[in-house]
Amino acid sequence: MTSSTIDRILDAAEVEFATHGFVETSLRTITTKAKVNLAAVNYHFGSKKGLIQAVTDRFLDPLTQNLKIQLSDYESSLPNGRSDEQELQHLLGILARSCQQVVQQNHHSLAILARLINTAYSQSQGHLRKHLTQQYGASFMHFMKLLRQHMPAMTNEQFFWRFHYLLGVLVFSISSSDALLAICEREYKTIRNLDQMMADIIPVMASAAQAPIIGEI
Amino acid sequence: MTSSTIDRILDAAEVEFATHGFVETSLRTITTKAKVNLAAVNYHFGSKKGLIQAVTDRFLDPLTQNLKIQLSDYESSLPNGRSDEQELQHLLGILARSCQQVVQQNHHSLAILARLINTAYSQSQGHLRKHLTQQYGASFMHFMKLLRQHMPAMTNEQFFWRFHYLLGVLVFSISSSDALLAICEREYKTIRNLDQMMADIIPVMASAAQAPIIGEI
DNA sequence: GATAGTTTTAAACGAATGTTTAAAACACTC
DNA sequence: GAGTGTTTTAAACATTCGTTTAAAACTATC
Repeated sequence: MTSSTIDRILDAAEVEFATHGFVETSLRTITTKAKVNLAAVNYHFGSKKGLIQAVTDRFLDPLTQNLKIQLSDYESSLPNGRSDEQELQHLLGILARSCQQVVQQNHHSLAILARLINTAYSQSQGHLRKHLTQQYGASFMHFMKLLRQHMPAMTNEQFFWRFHYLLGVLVFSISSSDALLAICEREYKTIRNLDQMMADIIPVMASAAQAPIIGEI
Repeated sequence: MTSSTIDRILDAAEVEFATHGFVETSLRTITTKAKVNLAAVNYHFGSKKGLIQAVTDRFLDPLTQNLKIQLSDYESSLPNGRSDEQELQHLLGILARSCQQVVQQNHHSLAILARLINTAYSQSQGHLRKHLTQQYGASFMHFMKLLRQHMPAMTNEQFFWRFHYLLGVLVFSISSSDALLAICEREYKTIRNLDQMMADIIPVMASAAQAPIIGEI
């Protein structure tokens, strides 16, 4: 089976990228862990950049697909008896559940996605960010639009900033999840997992979303 | 003046590290921008790792010193007439102001610090994180203790998680500030700066801190 | 102004990286 | 089963990196 090579590369790359970052993982460690030849990456993906893109696309494609369905279900169930606060948390929960479902179904690492977004935004030039927004921006517009409705008092610019503050909670927590879970286990003797973290984060994000606008912006 | 070489290296390294990350910036680009010889880095700082440490120490040393003074002033002014909400925002504002003052006085880049913390937590092994906590953990304990008092209903573990969610807002926003400010200017034709961002973030962090604890943790 | 210690310089080193090459192995069709 | 296109393999390639070296330049002391 020819796709076995491709899949083994993607699986190994995903793990290595998530734990050591994109720049710090070499193609040699990936191909060694995948038990394929070094040249296989360039043969199948063209370049290392192509591999990174393939790894993230393999995650984002089913995620956007899943999110689309869940958001449609959500909208068709409106109006419901939920309060504004409950509805906001439910909406944020949909994003979280979408991620979790895709992770579980395809055995992906959520940390790699968080890390990707992290590095995408940290780069000032932002080639990666542009690729993400161009490729998947439209798919997330629906979610953004629904979230926007829960912050009607804001201007578009205020919503832009607030959204990225919320994104910061998610991205930092998840991309640091390995370290945080390890610290938690060592310090508090309690073994947590990513699902519990997500459930814990959602009300925090909801509160942050509803924070009053009293800054200078 | 011999320190001119050291300072020029630190200045150039700070800018390059902040904009391109630690791994992606080479000593050659740093020494070229600093207009010093390539070997100067290893001569004065021992290694690249030593340079990274020196860059961050140059920021964190005055920051912890500044923070110590401001927190003492804050405590000696207690009790005051402020509400819980106001006091929490004031406390968070102290941290923000400390950062801003150190940045302005020493012409540092706050992005480098945020990026440092970001990479420190993203690495699963976490050598950098251990260095930061060992070197400066005690200095920030005072702040943590005061912040802890505003979340009395939480267990220590709950506070641990909540604190890192708050940290996520700061670290992601600041380390992405270059990209976000550029997008803001392009999309909304408004030129913002880091000070405005900080003022905008504080009430968001305060709300996130006060969010109810209804997760599974 | 000679001397000792410090800093700077140009060059090279060894290791690691992504990529390319060309032959070998394989898979499939007729 | 020969022939054709695809995949895998081992080796080499060209760069780039952090680091080291040894001589040169500089600074300060007596």
